[in-house]
Amino acid sequence: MTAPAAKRSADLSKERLRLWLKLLKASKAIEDEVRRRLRNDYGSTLPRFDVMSALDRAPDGLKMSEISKRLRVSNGNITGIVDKLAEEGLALRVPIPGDRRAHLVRLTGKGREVFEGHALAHEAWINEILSGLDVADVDGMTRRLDHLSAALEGDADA
Amino acid sequence: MTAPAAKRSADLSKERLRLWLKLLKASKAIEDEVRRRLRNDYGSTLPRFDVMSALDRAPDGLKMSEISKRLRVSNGNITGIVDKLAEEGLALRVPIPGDRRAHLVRLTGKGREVFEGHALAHEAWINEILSGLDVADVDGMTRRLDHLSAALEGDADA
DNA sequence: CTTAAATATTTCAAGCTTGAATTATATGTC
DNA sequence: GACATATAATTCAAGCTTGAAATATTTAAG
Repeated sequence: MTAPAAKRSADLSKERLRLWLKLLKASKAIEDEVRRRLRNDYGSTLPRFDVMSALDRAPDGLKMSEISKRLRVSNGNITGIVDKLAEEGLALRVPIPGDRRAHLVRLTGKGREVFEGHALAHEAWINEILSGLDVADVDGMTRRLDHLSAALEGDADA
Repeated sequence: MTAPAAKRSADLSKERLRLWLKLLKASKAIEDEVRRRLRNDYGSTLPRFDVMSALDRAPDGLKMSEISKRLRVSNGNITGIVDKLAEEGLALRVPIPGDRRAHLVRLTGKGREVFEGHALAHEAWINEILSGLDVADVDGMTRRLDHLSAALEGDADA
């Protein structure tokens, strides 16, 4: 009886594909909405918010390479975004004594202030966008996602 | 007893935020891996795959505006991607009798052939990437996502 | 010290993405 | 028919993103 087993395996493959498409759709819907609000309400963008968020959590500053590692984006990418933030007086590069290759990037006072506002709005937006989910929904979904992430990392290691 | 209720509400807000960050992280990890494989194995990109996928499902062709509506991206975006596909002989624009504003975009024979290969590989990749999830995991996660999507659409309508 | 290898960042070309402005065509109203 | 409005695409500028190549600096080996 190999046929039924083969059939189930093909079915599972299709179901995994459907799951991925649904995950992507939901994620993209939320992300698009956040991008839209950042642009409309603050004339900003998600990448800038992400960089400022990383910097806000590291008061002592981060090296460029640390930012790109945390956000999982390329180095060259971060260069451009930090350039813009620096131009606007939201972040600055400070030299590292003893290593002239690297700099530490920090939020300025103005940068922290601006980010504070964005972060509060961001949490409120997510709370509103996900308002259809109650405590049980959120907990259940979080557990599933933890399981998924564990499976993804397991794959990477294997 | 308003304090406890307020506390729970703030907690729920934080939990929704954490949920969103986890959802985004998992989604981005899978998406990045698919992008990487499309580039390495086929010298292609996700947007091109998405457009070809939409066209493959519509043998009679799609108008530019129909493609952008289905993929939820801007019109101008599709123009560039279809231009590239057309240059490479994978898609073509055919005039619509009676409406000289629009064209129908269709995959060529070569386009269908190429997409066939990409689609098979794509399903296999997802099956591999999600191999840590068994039938119960996939079903459970799918149900949660259906619920989430319903909540998102409910929000949009409300 | 000198060379080689590693590390940190920037620059660059190519492609994706958006929203706004533009062009072209179609449709409805008088 | 003439006009306003709606629809379909394209063009454009600005910004994001990547991977590869180039620069600069540090570290390790000899």
